[in-house]
Amino acid sequence: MSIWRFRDAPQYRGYEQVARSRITIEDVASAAGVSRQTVSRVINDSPRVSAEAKARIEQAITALGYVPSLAARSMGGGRSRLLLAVFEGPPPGAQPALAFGPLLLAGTAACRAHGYRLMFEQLAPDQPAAEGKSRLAATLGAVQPDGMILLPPLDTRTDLRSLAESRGIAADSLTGPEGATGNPGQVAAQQLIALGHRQVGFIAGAGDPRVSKQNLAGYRRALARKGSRAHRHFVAETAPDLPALLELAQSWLAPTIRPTAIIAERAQTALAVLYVAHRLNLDVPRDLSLLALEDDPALARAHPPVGALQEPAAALFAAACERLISAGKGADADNAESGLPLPEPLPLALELIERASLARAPRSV
Amino acid sequence: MSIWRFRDAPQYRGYEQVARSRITIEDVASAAGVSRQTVSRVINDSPRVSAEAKARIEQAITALGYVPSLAARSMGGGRSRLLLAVFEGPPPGAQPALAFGPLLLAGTAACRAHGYRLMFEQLAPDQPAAEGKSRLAATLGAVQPDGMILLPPLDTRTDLRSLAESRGIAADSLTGPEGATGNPGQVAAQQLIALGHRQVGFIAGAGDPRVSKQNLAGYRRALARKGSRAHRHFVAETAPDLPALLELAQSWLAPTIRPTAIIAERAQTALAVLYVAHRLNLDVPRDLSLLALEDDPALARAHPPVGALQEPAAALFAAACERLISAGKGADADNAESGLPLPEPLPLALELIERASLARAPRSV
DNA sequence: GTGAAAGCGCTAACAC
DNA sequence: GTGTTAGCGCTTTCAC
Repeated sequence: MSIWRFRDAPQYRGYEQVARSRITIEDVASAAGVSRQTVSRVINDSPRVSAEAKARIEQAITALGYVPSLAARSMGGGRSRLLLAVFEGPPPGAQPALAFGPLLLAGTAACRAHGYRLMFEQLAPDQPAAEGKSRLAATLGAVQPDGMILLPPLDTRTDLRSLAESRGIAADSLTGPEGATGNPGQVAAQQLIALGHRQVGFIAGAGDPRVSKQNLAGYRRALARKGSRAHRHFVAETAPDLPALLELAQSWLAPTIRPTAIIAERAQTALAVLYVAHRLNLDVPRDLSLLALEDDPALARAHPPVGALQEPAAALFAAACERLISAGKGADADNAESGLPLPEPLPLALELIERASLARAPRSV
Repeated sequence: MSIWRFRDAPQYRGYEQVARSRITIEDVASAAGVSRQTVSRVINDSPRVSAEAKARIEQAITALGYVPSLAARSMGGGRSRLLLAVFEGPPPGAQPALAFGPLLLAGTAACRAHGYRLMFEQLAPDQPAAEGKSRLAATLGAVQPDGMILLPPLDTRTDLRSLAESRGIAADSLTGPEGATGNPGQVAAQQLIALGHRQVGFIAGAGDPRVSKQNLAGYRRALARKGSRAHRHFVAETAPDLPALLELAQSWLAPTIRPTAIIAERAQTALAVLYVAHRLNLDVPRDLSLLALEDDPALARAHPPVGALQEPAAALFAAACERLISAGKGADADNAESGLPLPEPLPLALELIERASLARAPRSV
């Protein structure tokens, strides 16, 4: 068999100047005295292998340091074990809406744990939809991922989703097929209302003004529902710089009629408000509750520590990766892990990091 | 030829329920009336193709929407067109030392521009070296990247570097083969010294205390070299919280003998100092220069805008990617782009973002 | 439970 | 300049 000409070659390695490259499935097979197929079954967790054969093969695998090639596996109609995360690059100069660092860490880890790999595709922000679509099409063709994750704000692009699905590639997004995790501004206001607060302030300052706008709308919605109403003087719709912020806080907190709770989009804002409250001899949280819409180590170190609401984007992303991975495994015929712990549908939502800055309102309205 | 049994199949697509999947090089070849090889030459920018053939092929490619499969290309001894970035995951709960977001954006874009793809591999931070090494070995085996980039602090791990090179995988790091880009603390101090400052303050606060320590050492080195010496009262070795910071700035700036320039590791720190300076009727930059060791949009919006020193990690990363890509292309035999613009050796260093907060010292010492 | 054969889509080597 | 051949390392299908 002509194939043996090649498969035998590694044995002659000693005679060659450069070490012949890979350990292949064939090397493992001959070392264990079985066929490639049986080795393949073992590395794919098929149950249809005798215990003895499996043991011999696994031993050979570790002895030889065999690692299956991703490229080869993806060729023969098999899964590519690749996931593609698609995101919209930030407009030049602007802050990215998403913190990609944590996503990268969480996604990479989640994929690796299942033998998968993660790749990222960046779509230009101001590009026409058709262009982004064809670019994605090219990537899907080249990479052939098993699944695709549309990161916000791309998760609303049904054209991209159907593009993938027409090619048999599963598509998902952070929120999952169900819906959203909630509006941070609204959830924050609800939390404070639940604590009895009626005079709740809001200070904007998110990286993306559209996000600020949504948060503000959510905040207003929550207050409106409660019959209470956002006092116009307790809303700062745009991000003040530090001097303006300190002045603003002073003007809110010095009078007798003042907010009993303040929501700050940015952590630094919350800290500055905290500072002013201290200077005014207001006790946090007895006189004033503070809640930030982003977490930051500095919040935990403050006196008292300041609570925060956190979009668990990284966890949502990892969950999306695992959803796609287990979906791909399900497609497999005989798979020992078909009973893989299916991620329950979205236990994740906006996460309240409760810290000492949060307490019941001091008095009823 | 048995092969035609398969290659013809797509033409019968109409009779099938599910669209047969891929457009392959063979489809393009038959559409253009040439052999696979000629198509291959075109998609690999080989000059040895007649203009007419090339035109016909390119037309067929766009008409069919052909995209070469990465997996298939990497199999036949060819390049995988994959780059692997290896980084050390942050210790649980701690802030990552590197901002991975910008790296991801810049690296992905740089790779895509050359038809490459980027993958990330995360090594556990407190893992024994041997374990990280074998994990990396597994990934290199599975992914077969053309190049690997060791992100700091992994760039000092010679074992990882040689592991890759023993497998014929080029290794690189942000700093390039040459050396470091410079110590931010030192460079900042040098910049201010060059402006005539002798009383230069330093306020720590980096995410990683080891980084703070290095910056501080660099700062001290720069001052020592200049014969000047860091005044002990103008150094805050650990990150103060906002109240402490405001107090500190007040205590430094109110007396007659005060720093004429202050280096702040964090942008927020610089802004707080700026606020205090204003309150004390000190003019920035006439009476006080301010320099942050990280940039932030808020610095640009301040009055006056505050200068910053920026490690151009993203740009360095993109440059590293391009170095590896062009190295891989060089290995190719006949390549039209062999004269690819080789990135000149490290034009990149710590970048001073000059803003109005920087000026000459008000008086000589 | 195991193996043989065929094929995935591409490139390298070598002819012509 | 172009075509032919022989693989790359794996999975699939189908026998046994």
